[in-house]
Amino acid sequence: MKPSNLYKGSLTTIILKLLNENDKIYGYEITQKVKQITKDELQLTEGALYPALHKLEAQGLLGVEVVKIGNRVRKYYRLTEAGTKVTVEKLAELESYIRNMRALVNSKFRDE
Amino acid sequence: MKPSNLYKGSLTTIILKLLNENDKIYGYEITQKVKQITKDELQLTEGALYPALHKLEAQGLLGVEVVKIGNRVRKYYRLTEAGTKVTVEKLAELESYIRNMRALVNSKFRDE
DNA sequence: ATTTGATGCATAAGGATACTATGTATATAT
DNA sequence: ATATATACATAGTATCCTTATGCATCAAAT
Repeated sequence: MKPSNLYKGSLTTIILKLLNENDKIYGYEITQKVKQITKDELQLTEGALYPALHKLEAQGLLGVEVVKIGNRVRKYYRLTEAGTKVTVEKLAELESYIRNMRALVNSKFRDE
Repeated sequence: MKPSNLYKGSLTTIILKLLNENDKIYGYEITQKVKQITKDELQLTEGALYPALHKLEAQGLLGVEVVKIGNRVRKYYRLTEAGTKVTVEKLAELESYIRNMRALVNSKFRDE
């Protein structure tokens, strides 16, 4: 995730929401979807993504299924029940964050 | 900053914007304004705020003026010219962030 | 009179998060 | 043959914030 450091702390929310939309998804697919949806403005780095997936799995929010595609391995992730619950919370937190930041920043920009 | 870790990375934007609105402002005042504007949903911690102010000052984005109020000291901060420029950038980054996160999260939540 | 809470600054230790760099390997297009 | 895309992974580093602590003034309550 390059551009601004506002994205710090958002990765879990992004992953969970994409999983809520997609039943199952694998790591590389996440990077591509994010690129596409944000029109290249946000590019996940693998060094952030894979550890984040492992952590969510360790927390019991995701389940994994390893699939062989030809000779290559893919790890498909799914939301667990607990994962769905946390997804709801994370989305609410995002709405709250946006509301608060808008309130803080809303008044017109002063040029002078 | 307690609730969600989405706020990680937002502190600079908040400070700069409040300074853009207020000519001059001091640290404690920032904590109070943020509490008030967000209705207690966001509480800046001093351990984050003061180092952030010092950093912005070191970067030449803020100027300081020490004022004695009775026997107490207040440090008023103002935006420098460079600070105003960065404020514009940070606000644009926030809008971009919100736009991208909305795009990522926008589709209806799937219950099943 | 004194204690509590608010005002006001500051820093050190540590945790959480993400980035950079690197490594491995397969598949596809030129 | 070589570059690019696909696909996973981890170690080292940087950044940002939290928690904890410290000092000091002032107003209000008991």
